[in-house]
Order: sequence, then C-alpha cells, then structure tokens
Amino acid sequence: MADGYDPQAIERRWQQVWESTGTYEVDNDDPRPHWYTLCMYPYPSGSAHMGHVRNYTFGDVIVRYRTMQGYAVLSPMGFDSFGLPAENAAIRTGRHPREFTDERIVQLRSSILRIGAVYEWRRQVTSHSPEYQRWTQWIFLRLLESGLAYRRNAPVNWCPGCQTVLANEQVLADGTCERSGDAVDKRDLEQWFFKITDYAQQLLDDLDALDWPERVKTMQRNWIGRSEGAEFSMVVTDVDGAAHPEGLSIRVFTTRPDTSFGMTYAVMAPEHPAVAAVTTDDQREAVQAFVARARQASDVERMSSEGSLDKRGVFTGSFVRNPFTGRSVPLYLADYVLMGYGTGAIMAVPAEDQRDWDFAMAHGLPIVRTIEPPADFDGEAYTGEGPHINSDWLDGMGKQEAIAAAIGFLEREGIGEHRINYRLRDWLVSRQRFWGCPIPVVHCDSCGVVPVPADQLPVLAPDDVEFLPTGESPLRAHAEFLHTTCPRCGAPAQRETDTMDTFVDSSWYFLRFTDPWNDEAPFSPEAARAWLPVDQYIGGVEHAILHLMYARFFTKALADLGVAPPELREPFTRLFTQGMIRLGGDKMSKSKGNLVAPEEILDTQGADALRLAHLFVGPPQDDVDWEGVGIDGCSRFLQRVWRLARGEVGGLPVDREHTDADLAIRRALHRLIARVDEDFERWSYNTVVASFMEFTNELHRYVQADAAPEAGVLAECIDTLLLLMAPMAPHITAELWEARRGGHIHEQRWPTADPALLVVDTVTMVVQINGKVRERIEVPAGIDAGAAEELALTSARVRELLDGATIRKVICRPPNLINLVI
RNA sequence: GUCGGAGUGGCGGAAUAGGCAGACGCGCCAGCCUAAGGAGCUGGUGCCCGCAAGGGCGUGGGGGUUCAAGUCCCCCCUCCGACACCA
Repeated sequence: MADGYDPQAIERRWQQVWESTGTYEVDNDDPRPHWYTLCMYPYPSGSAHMGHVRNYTFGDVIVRYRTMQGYAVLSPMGFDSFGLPAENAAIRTGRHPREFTDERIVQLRSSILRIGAVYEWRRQVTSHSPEYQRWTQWIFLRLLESGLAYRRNAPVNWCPGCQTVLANEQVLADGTCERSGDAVDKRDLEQWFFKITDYAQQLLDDLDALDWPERVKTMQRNWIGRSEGAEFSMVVTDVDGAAHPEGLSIRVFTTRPDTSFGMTYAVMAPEHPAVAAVTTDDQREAVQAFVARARQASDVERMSSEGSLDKRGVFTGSFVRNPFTGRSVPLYLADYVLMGYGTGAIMAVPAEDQRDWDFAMAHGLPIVRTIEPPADFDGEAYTGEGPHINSDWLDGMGKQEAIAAAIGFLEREGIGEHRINYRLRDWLVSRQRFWGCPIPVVHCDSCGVVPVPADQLPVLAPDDVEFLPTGESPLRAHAEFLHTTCPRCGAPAQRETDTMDTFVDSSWYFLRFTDPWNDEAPFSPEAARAWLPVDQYIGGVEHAILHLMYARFFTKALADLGVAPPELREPFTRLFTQGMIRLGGDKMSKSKGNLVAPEEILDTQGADALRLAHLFVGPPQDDVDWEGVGIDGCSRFLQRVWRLARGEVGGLPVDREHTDADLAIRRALHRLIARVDEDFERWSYNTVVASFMEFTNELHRYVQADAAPEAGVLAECIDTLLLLMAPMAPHITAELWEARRGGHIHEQRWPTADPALLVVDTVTMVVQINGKVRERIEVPAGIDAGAAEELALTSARVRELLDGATIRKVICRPPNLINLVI
C-alpha cells in the first residue's frame, strides 16, 4: 500500500523540513509576544532514553502549541557536558573526556531529533565549550570580588570510591555516596564555597509567588530550614560555680528559650573549637578518646545511634552557669550536636526535647518539666503547648509570651538576643576533578589567592594529560598547567587545581541561552530581559532541591551584581516536574540495566505514536510504569486518523444542506477545541489524547452513517482535528495537512471554538429518588426548577416508583439533576 | 520519626465548583470480513441476582456532615517520595 501510513518516511522528511525552514528560530527582538520554554538540559549520556523522550515530548508540545497561538517561542537546548561519567570513562579507556563527551552529544542530539522535538539549535550551549567556561569563570570571579565566593578549610565528605569530595547533598542518608555506594568519611581540605546563606531569607520568601508544584516548594522550604529562637552565652564554671580561669563562655542556640529553666546540662559538638579549653585534666583522656572516635566515625556510624537511648557523649569536667537560674549544670560533649548548625552547642532541656531526654536517661542526668503536660500525657519529652511551671517569673505564661519574655531577659542581661537560624549551608563548589570548569585563581606565596585577569580567561584544562585511577586530579600532576606566574607580582605561583561543581554550570545556562553569541559578557541584561524569567521550566523532580535552589541563588546574585537585570529575582516562573519512568516498579535506569530503548519503537510505530503514548499513559507529573504505556493503541489511533484524513473511510462526501447530524458533529468538534485548550493549560495531556480518540470515533460513525458526509463539514472536522493534534503528533499531521491543504501545519493559526456551537439546547436530566438515579429525561437546557419538577413528576416511571408516596423535599439543580426525597 | 503525595474494574487511568462513578485506551469475549489473520470493522465487558425488564452492591477500612460524598471532616491501614539527631 503505497499511500499507507509510513511513519519512518514522513518523520525523517519533516524533521529535515523543520531544521531547514527555521520555524523555531527566534530573535530577541521578535515582535510577537515572547514565551520561554525550557527543558532541563541533559547530561550527554549517549542515545536518548525514555525519560528524555517523556521530558522533551512535554516540552515540545508546549513549544508547538504556543507557536501556533502566535507567540515567539524560545526553546533552546544544550548539554550539561561536564561531570564524572566522562572522567571515569577516561580513566577506564585512556581517552580524553572531551572526545568521549563530544561523541555523546552528537548521539544524544540526533536521538532527540528523532522524536521530533524542535529547538533553537543556533543557541546551543555546552558547559565544556571554551566560551561557556570563560563566562562561568568570569562569574566566579565576580562572586569572589563581591565576597560571595570564599575559601575555607573545612571537613568534607570524602568518597574513597570516587576519590573526591562530595557535597552534603550527594551523600545519602545512610552515609554512603549517591553514585558509588561507598561509605563516606571525613577529611579536611581548603575548599571553595559560594555564600548562598546570604540569600537564605530571600530564597525562602520568594518561593511564595512562584507557580511551582507545592511539594517542590515545600522541599525547598524544608531545605532552607528557617528556625527562630535565641542565641546566648553561658559562663563556663567549675563544679562549685566559680568562673573558668580564662573567663570562657560558650554560646548556644535554642528555639525554646522559654524552657531555659529546665536546662539540666549543656552539650557541645565534638568538633567545637573550645573543647580543649573546657576539658578538665581528669576528664582529658576520656574526652580525647571520644573526640577521636567521633571525628573518625563516618556519618553512617554517627547516625546509627539515632532513636536509641545510648546517645554517645562524654562529660568535659566543666559546667556552665544557666543565666536563668544562676545554677551551674554539667557540660557534655555529644555527637548528636552538630558543629555545622547554630553555634555547635546547645542547652539541654530533657523534659521538652526527646533527644535531650534520651541522653539524660542514658547519663543519669536530672529532668525538670517546665511545661505542664496534659493530664493524659504518657510520653517522655513533652513538646506541646501548656502553661509554664518550675520557671520562676515565666510560670503561668503561654509559649509565645514566655519566649518573648525570655529573650527580653537575655537582652537586658546583655548576653543574648533573638536569632534566626537556617539549616541551609554554604554551597561547596570545589571538586578535586579534571572534567569540570577550572576555578580561575592562582596561589602566590606573597600575594595569596589572586584572580586570573578577565582577559586571560578561560583557564582551560590541558589536553595532554594522563588519566590514571589514582583518584587525584590529573591537573595536580600537570606541571605546565600547575606552574604559572602570579598575575599581580610576577613571581612563580601555582594554579588552583580544583574545578567547579557542575551545578555551577547549570545555574546560569538559561541566561546564556538568551545571548549565546555575546563575547563581552556572559549575556547582556537586555537579552535576559527579553526572555526571562522562563515561562515554563520542565524537568525531573530529582532536581527539586539542588539545581533549582542554586539557579535561584545565581539569578539573585547576578541581578544584585548588575550582571542580570536588577528586577530579575527568580529564574523560573512556572515549573513542571514530570514523573519518572519505571519498569515493573523499579526505576528505569542504566545502572539497573532495564532500559527500554526508544529506537525500537521509533523504527516501528514511529515517533508520533511514541509521543502520544507517553502523553496518554497518565498524568504527566505521576510516575509511570513502562508496562502501562500503550504504544499499540496510539499507533492504531494514528492509522485511523490517517485513513480518515485521506478519505479512505466511509461514503463519498457531498455538498448539501446541513442536517442535524452535521450540526451534531460540528458541535462535538467545537467542544473538542474548547476542551483541548482547557486541558493544555492544566497539563492534562492524557485527557487531551482521550478526547482526540473520542472525537475520532464519533467522526468515524459520522462518515459511515447511511447519509453521506457533508463535504464542508467533514473538511472542517478533519482539518481542525489535525491542527489540534499538530503539537502532539507533529509529523503525521504535517504530512496530512500538506496533502490536503498545502503548506506547513505548524505555521497555521491555532483553532478557536465557535461559542455559538458550544451552546447546547437539550440536556439529559437525571431524576433521582432518595439520591438514586431512577429516570433520565431530555429537557431544554434553559429549563427552570418549576418546569423541571413538573416534567419529572409527570414521567410515568417516576409516578410508578413514587407510588403515591409523599414527597418531603425536592432538590432541583436544573437542567442536570432533580432529586425527590420521600 | 517529621513533612508531602497517592490508594477508583483484570490493567493504565477519567470524573475541572459536593450532583449520572468507571470517559479514553489496553486486555478479554462474541460477531463480520478473509484462503489466512498478530490487519481492519461492529458489538459487549465493575461485581452479584435475573431469560429479561429490573434490582442490589460498589472508589483502601471504619465513622461523620449532606437531599446527594471518589470529592468535605475525624480515626485507621497500605504504598511512594523528600528530609532525617537542624537544638
């Protein structure tokens, strides 16, 4: 069958047409209203997998839909091309990561093309390109200059498997590396950080106005972890309450200063700088042993005691004076207190904190309730509301009142104040890796850290390096790269060999897309203004915290530095997070070896069927099981449309007066138009496909009815259906449109529903008796309650069922429903 | 443990503002067409009783509000996700 539906032939042809006609190329000064749609740029992993297909299909539907609606749509694509897999492959094969990466970019790009997704390829960026690195480094230097980038010695997570430092977020909850699964331990290194904590409050506040999934916003809020309380100092004393000879005091943070009268001991983190000073001679040995153990213990071990009663800790020999009671309480070290949060020391109130309770029980420390629990309370620590007791001048107060009073006291005493703490930490950007963007500074013995001058950027990693599985970055071993001269004093100096976290690259790529040719700045504020914020950002929920938080931080920082427009506070107005693809309940992933290759389907049923299947299977935000993706049904549907549009089904169309059947099918068509628009707006793609199928079924019945179809009506139905389907099934609709009408379907105007055809004149009213449906009556759409009741009561069937019973109540919702209560 | 999200036929799912539960598709069954069908077309398909007309039951479980609950409220169970000693 020469003119049968042949997906391969038409798909290849149209993909070439889209590339050559430039329909989806847009300039910054395009006069149409602007719309920026962006899919998270991928790590170039080789051929596209089903997750990519799903992601880019959603994006492509929006691009084509908005374009047909008359927008200038910016839809760029790029590659997140730095990262560990390429480097690990280099170590394995000895090939340079760039060769490897470039190859995979070509592969991924062509397999993205095969699903029919269209992009503004002129604007493609890759994070490893010299131009992109130049501007990543330039931004780094601006952050350094403004104090938002800094270096400090810090204990970091060290993965022995990957031989590199991991960010906290890359360590799983059980203390293992998210990539290799090895147990992570601690090492001290000089590290570069970005001061994201300066923006903690803004990052929290600005979430409110974003049109993002609520769960993503919640995750970000939790990650920022704002907590409000008080910070204050306590004098270190000996057992008799005499002040420490050096006048030492320690600072603690608490969210419950109102419970201070219940403090029965205090705790410092084992890493606290004052540990040595507060340790008494007779406790020194025990303390040193404890500290050594805690430092060496990986997070796995440290967390393993969670929830148990044997909270590990040791007495320092010193005491601190509770400023509220004037009495001294013992000062402990315990690993449940973290140096990284608050002040690294706490006042312990076992009666109102379960962790303190557990520790107190394990160490035989006293417990004093300061909040009266309800009479039926049978738990341990009580964290609920209640009147204060055992608290002197706080007694009888409620929580809020008491907190305010306690803070007032600390302020009057001059030892403390109200304080807000965030769980969010500064962003550790150093990576001891080769395949990343080099941090553009040199270390000079006399000048210290010196930025590489902007005109010498980019600092590129050398090509002639050996990749050995030593774990050390080849940069350190590369004499030519390592040894340089200080840009400030000219003396011999060493280059920084740390590279940046790849999240740095992805924190500004969406800005570069607006101005990818700029060679004087990463992008101009005008270009950014032309497109940003991104109207629709689409990606996996796995990036809900890190990437999105970092990109938000960069946007704010760059705006404040005058690089981006100052009014640009948020990068992504609307976010959509699509669900994952699973296979038999498991996450589908390369590491699980359960990938279903898109190629198999592209080679048989074709891209349109594959796209439709992904759209149809269920709500886009939900995870789907590949087993449930019904390619066959979608393929069958497309073939039906093909035959219908080519006049291969039903009677020959004729020109004639319109009949009721013609009107009915036109009404169905216009309802479909309205429905598709509504469903597009609410991301209900699965129901859009369902309504296409429903309408096509109806159209089938129309053309196969006894009366021949009316030519004009049939043409309107088919052409409009093709237009509506064009964003989802771009190839087949383009082919059919060209054959029927000539020209490019994707350059046509999006159809609008005729309001007159949306008005219905009769509807089916259900008649309920005691809430059960007993009868259906066709009624005029404008029927009023009285007439509806009248009609219902005259129905023979209703009369029979009522059997003379007294109607106690009539609830009438004309024209849809009437309920008779007897 | 805390915070989110979900639970509807054999399966994926639909029901947008409390008003006809199960749209659409898969699968299955029957029929048509056919030399043949892994094609196409037509019809059926929540469960139970019934030849049928019809009736009863039914959205994880239990309670409640309402003329009316998949939808709202309370309690419980299960699954998924995030965080996980954050003071």
